[in-house]
Amino acid sequence: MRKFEDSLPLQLLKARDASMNFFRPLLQENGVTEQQWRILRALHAYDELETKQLAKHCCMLSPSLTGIVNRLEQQGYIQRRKSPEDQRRILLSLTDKARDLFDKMSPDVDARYKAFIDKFGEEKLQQLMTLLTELSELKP
Amino acid sequence: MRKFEDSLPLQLLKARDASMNFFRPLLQENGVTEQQWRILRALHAYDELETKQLAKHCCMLSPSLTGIVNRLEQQGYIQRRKSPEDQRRILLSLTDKARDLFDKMSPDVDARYKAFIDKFGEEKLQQLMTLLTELSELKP
DNA sequence: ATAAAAGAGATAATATGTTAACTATTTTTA
DNA sequence: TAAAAATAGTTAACATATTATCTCTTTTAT
Repeated sequence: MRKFEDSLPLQLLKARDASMNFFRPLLQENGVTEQQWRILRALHAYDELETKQLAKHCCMLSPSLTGIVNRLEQQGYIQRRKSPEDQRRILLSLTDKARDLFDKMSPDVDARYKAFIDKFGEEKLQQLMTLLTELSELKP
Repeated sequence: MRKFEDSLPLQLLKARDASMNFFRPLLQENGVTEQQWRILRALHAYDELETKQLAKHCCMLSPSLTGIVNRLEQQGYIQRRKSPEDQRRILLSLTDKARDLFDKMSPDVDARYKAFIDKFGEEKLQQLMTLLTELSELKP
């Protein structure tokens, strides 16, 4: 069997952890978790989404999302309404409070992303993203 | 701000999920979780490790590891002893039962890894691993 | 030598991940 | 059209992640 350190899933985990080290402090300063921030970003990008669509974009499962969305709603960052066409579906969107938080954090996010690229290299990031996209579409 | 889908941490998450899809069924068949398997692999590679070292190798935090190790010990896969030199340290190692499980699963792991490489490409995997290693060593 | 600091591991509290089962709707099918 | 199947979302039960705090032991500093 492949050496422990040569495990691709492990290296992906480590790499993600290392990349998040650039942003974690900012998220903590603003009192949002990684997952909450992912959801806020997705809703900012798509305006309004059903629970299932949101889960897919954020790469998380419905049961996880239920709890996170509940907490975000309690904190006043998310609003929900029932779909008029299909009573099963729930449509989620950001509140003004969430948009304010987003606008406040955006410049800092950009700055940290720039700091990351300065250290890692623009071309290498492009190569990496290309490989990751290919890998993400791979099915067993 | 960067487009939602262009987020590197998100792409790393998706890629890890996609790569794990190749191995998840095997882990489930054998009744071990991803994290448990990571720990078993690390202990198999290093024979005996302190809690803190094990956590570092597995890229997880001590409190998570405490619970996982407890469950693995209850299932008879791990044994612990106190370090003779330093009474604070605990040394962890695999039981024979764990080695048996390991030997039983190894061929299947290899086969699935091969199936993965056949689809993704050997060179691309090498490129990806190199980039991930560099990224993992990056500090903010 | 002794009090303070540092270190290893565990515990507690809360958030999230994962699978199975459940409810409420909608769609299919017989 | 009525029953079966499928779908969206939630709930339950358990495993793991994260941060803070705690205990115990070792090391440092005075």
